[in-house]
Amino acid sequence: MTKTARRGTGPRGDHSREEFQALVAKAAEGLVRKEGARGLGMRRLAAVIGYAPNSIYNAVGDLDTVIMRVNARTLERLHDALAAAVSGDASPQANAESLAQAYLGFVDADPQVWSLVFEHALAPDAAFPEWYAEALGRTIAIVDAALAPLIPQADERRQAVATLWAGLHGLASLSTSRKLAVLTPEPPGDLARLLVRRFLGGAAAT
Amino acid sequence: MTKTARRGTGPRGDHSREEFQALVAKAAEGLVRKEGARGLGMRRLAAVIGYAPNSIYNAVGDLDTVIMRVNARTLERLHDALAAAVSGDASPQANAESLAQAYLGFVDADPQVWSLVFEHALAPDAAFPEWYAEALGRTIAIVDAALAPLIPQADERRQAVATLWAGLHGLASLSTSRKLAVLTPEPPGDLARLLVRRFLGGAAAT
DNA sequence: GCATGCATTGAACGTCGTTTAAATCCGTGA
DNA sequence: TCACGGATTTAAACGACGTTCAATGCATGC
Repeated sequence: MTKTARRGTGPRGDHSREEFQALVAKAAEGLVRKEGARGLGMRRLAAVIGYAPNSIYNAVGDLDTVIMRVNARTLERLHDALAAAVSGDASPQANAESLAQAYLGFVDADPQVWSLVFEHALAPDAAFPEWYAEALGRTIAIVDAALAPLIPQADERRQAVATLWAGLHGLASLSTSRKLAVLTPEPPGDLARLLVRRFLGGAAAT
Repeated sequence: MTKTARRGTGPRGDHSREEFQALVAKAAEGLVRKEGARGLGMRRLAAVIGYAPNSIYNAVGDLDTVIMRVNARTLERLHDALAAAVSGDASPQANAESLAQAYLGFVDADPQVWSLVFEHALAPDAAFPEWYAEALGRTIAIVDAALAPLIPQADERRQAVATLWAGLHGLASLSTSRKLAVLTPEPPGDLARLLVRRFLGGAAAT
C-alpha cells in the first residue's frame, strides 16, 4: 500500500468555523474539568476532537487563545448563574448575599475550570483582550445593579463592587487551592456571608 | 581529539548542599522576577547557575519542588514585611490598614514572584506541604495578633482574619493579573483601605 | 593503596507547542 | 465546463522542554 496518504481533504463535516471553535472550547473545558489545567495540551486537545493540531491553530489560535476561550465560556456561565440569583423583590443586602453564595457555589461545582481563569497568566506584553474585559464587565454589572439601591452614587458603588468582587475572588481562590482550609475550618460560603454583612453593614462610608 | 570528555569532576567549588539549594532558589527567583513564571525552566535555571540540570535534581528535586522553594522564600519575605508594618502603639484599625498597605506594597514591588505563589497549582493528589502551611500560618499570625484587641474571641477573630486575608489576596491577585484595572481605576491600596475600614467598622457581628 | 559513595556530566528519551509545506475541497467567475 | 484562488486539513519537521541514564572522577574512610 504505497498509495498517497490522505492529506488535506478540505473542510471535514458540515460544521462552520464558529461551531468548530465551540467544539474546541467545550473539549478543552472537559479536559480541564477531568484532569486539571495540566491536562490541557494542544496535541491532547486535537486528539480528543479527532483533528490535527494545526486545525485548532487555524480556527482558534495558539494554546493561550484556547485557554482564554474556555475562560470566556466560564465567565458567561458564571454570569448566568449570578443572574439567576438576584430577585427584584429582595433587599439589596439579601441579593448581595445570594450573589455571593451563587458565586461560591459555582466555583465549588467546577473548581478546576474556574481555577483556570486566574491560574493562567497571559503574557505581560499581550494586550488585555477586549471581549474578555466585556465578559467580565457584564458579570460585574449584575453585582453593580444589585447594589444600586444601597449605594446610589456611581463612583462609590463601583469601588465597593470591585472590592467585594475581589474579596469573593480571594475566598474562591484560596478555597480551591486548599489554602483557606489551612486558616480556618469554616466553608468559604460562611466567610463570604461574613464579608458581605460586614462590608455592607455600614453602607455610607468614604 | 578522541580524548575522554570531562565528566563527573566531583563536587565543584566549596559549597555545601544547603548553599547550593539556596543558590538555586535565588537564581530561580531572579529568573521569575525578570521574565515571569514562564521564564523559569529547568534548563534555563541550570544554565544561569552554570551547572547541568541533573545537579538541581540531585540537590533540590524536580521543577515543582524548586517552585515551592521559591514560594517558601516569598512567604518568608512577606512575613518580614508584615512584621515591620505593625506597631504596638497604634490602634488595631491603624495596624490593620498598615498591614494591608504593606501587603499590597510587597506585591506591587515584586508582582511576578508573588504571582508564582498562587499561579502555581500543586498536583491535586499531592499532600499540602507541612512547612508551607506553617509559613502561611506564621504570616497570618501577625494579622491575628494585630486584630486581637478588636476581636477578643478567638473563633470570631480567626474567621475575620481569614476573610480579610482572602480579600487582600483577591485584590492583589486581580491587580497583578490586570483584571482589577478593568473594573475600576483606583489603585488596589485604596480599595484595600475601603475593605479594611468597612470590614472593621462595625466590629461586633455574628 | 584501595574501595566506596557522591557530585557532576553529556547524552538520550519522550513529549510538547508551533511552523511548514503539501494536498484536497469548495465557491466563483469566465 | 473548467480553471483558479482561497479555505481547510494533514503529516512531518523543528526546536525546546522536563526528566532519566550511564559514565566518570574526586573525596573520604579503612
